[in-house]
Amino acid sequence: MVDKVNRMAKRQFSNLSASIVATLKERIIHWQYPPEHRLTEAELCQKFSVSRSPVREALRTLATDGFLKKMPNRGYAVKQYNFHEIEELYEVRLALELYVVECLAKRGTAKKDDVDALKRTWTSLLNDSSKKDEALARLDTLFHETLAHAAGNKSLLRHLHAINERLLLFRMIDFGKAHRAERTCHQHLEILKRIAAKDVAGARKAMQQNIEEGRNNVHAAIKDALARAYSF
Amino acid sequence: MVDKVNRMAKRQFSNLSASIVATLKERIIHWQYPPEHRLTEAELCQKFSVSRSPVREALRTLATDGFLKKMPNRGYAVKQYNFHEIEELYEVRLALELYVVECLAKRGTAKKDDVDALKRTWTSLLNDSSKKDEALARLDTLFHETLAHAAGNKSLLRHLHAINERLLLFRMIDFGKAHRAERTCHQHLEILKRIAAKDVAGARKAMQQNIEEGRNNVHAAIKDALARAYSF
DNA sequence: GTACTCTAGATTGTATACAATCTGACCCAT
DNA sequence: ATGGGTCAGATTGTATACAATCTAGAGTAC
Repeated sequence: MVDKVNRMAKRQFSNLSASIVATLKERIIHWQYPPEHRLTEAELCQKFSVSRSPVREALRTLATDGFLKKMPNRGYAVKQYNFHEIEELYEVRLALELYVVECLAKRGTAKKDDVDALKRTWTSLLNDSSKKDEALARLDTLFHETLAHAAGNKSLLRHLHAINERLLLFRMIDFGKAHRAERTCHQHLEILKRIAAKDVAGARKAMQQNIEEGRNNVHAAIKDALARAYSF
Repeated sequence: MVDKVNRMAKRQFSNLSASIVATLKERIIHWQYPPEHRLTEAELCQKFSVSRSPVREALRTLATDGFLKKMPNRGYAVKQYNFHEIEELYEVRLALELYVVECLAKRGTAKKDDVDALKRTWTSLLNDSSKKDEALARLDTLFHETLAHAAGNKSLLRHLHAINERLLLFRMIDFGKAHRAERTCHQHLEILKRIAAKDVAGARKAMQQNIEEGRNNVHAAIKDALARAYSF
């Protein structure tokens, strides 16, 4: 395992801390660490067979990105998001993305190629039930970030991307629900249609519906999971 | 100077890199370094008489916060924002803050105390021309962040705060313009009034006007400055 | 004069040792 | 039993040495 990580590091990343960040992010997103699991510098040094310098940098990065939380003098822990925090993230998405569709619907769409590609993708997904939750979650993220990119504001895209990284985990839950994939296809196509029709209010409404349905699904799913966990 | 920084470090900050971050941020905001000025680890080690470890951390932090840009193998440089990037920052503000006032205007305002305090502050500022640009810029920032805080979304507030830190410099330019302080007072009071009246559309409009006027002022000021700089 | 190569210096990346600080548990006194 | 004090271990903070890599300029061949 250690060797694998190190080889990957040399090929894909410019330095060790970048590869550690990527590896840990991957593991956290896939729940390979339980929430609140503690990670210390010394422990990770051993696991990755590197010195503390790159590990320190990686932990700091992950903490500022919201994957870990720093506990002064007690190391770092995998951040567990509660109900309220998740809703907050969805709300920030809403704020940013309502603005994005408003921009796109107002001006005639630049980057028409990208938007057309989205239309094709999500039209074809309508009759394709082969995709797994994670694949759908990533495609969904891509849909929303492509729109932001088309709106042309790099700073906004960066903020949105930061949020989406943390939400991938919950998008996967979302797409676990029955018929969610199909509904998402319709909602996404509706958004694109309203943008093309320069219908600002309609585009906003469609986007709001799409995001809030996701939020509600996640909310319900977590509630269920907690109820089951505490029912023993 | 070195001693001063170190003493400050021990009192106010838990570690050296935090104090270096604060010091450099301060200097950058006040234009004590020319834009694109290069900063290297070794140089800062000398200036602050500390080792590379805290300096490295500080530089990384400032780079992710957008105060510095990293130039691979050539050190760091004070980030110079161009027209387009500044407009992007103002746009992200707009997206977030339109959402904030919408929230506040919809529900009856929680945190009424904070909002009332804002009203008092900006009413009294109407007839007070004693404040300097920087003081006004900071009060303006506080106004907008207090609203975000009242809306109750911590994540949104964090994103907004990150943007505002980078914009302080430009807010100072904004308030350099004649009558801008007075106009801002009226605009802020208008926003508060619309929120209190639960007039969602009016509150959004008032906020949009406030932010876009700021953006336009900064835009014009920079254009002038550049024109003067290139007129020789 | 131009383009190419090579090298010295600059710069960051990594490892490691040591210092400072906090935590939590054990022990003792009451 | 309970409260407080003390100490060992855990953990991060800082300094420093060395390695790897890139840059830019000098020098040379054409």
